[in-house]
Amino acid sequence: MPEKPEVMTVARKLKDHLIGRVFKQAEIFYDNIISYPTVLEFKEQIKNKKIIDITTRGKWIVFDLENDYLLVHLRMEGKFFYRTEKDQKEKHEHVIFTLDHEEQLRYHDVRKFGKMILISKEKAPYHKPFSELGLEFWDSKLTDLYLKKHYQKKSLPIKSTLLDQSIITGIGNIYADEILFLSHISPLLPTNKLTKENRNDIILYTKKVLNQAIEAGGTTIRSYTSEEGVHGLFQQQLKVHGKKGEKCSICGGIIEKIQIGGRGTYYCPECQNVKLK
DNA sequence: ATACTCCCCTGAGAGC
DNA sequence: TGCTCTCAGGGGAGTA
Repeated sequence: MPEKPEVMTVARKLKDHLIGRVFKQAEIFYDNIISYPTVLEFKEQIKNKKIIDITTRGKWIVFDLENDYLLVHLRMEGKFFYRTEKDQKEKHEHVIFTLDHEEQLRYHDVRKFGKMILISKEKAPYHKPFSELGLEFWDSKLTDLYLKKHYQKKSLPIKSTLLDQSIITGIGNIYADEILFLSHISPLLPTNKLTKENRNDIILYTKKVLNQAIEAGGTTIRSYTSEEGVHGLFQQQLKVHGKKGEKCSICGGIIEKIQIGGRGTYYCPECQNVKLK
């Protein structure tokens, strides 16, 4: 379940190896991975595209191919592996890119939730996902006023709103819990009830948590490990996520797990108190 | 416009 | 041991 820090780690590793390389061809073994354009067009248009740079936007990995972008969303379990043409195809490899020098970049995804898009740079800003992504967490436009504008008409629990990629992009289920814990805000608090102080805490701790996670190389949790070196250490620094029944490190209360918007949510009911008055 | 629900998919773990 | 059931989860689509 890669969030921004994990996506950045993966992108950096890919960049180290792939700058200047060329996609000779792509083979698609599970069509639903390709969300735009059609599978046939995708295969045709990727041919002989040179990789200029690899960056991220939200949780998307962005391959800069001169006049086009190849966008990849790993969702929960997407991974890349390097192989050669001689290696046998493994069960969960759904897209195989053949590079120059007979090398291959293979996309592996047990749950088949990942998505790829190949789009011209000209169209990209007006097309999903770019057209609907909010601010990166380091953007200087991320201010109390910005959040106020997006929060004031929302009655959803703040936990759900933090996962809304059209406001702040890159926060996922794990870091949302950590950010709310450090901000002493109940995940159940309706978004439009947040105070100015609450919003500023969210900005502060979003930056803090994501920056620390990036330094640690991301979080390795559940099945999300990759032999290409994404074995993040941030899980050692998690304070609430996955800690059901354990003692809160601040007040000694017991961490609870509840469901919010269908997502498992961990919090300390003692120090993340709902303040409705 | 916001806010619901359903769906995609598979493997791990629980329960019998 | 081996079967069946439930759950996890990012985000898009459809509906109220």
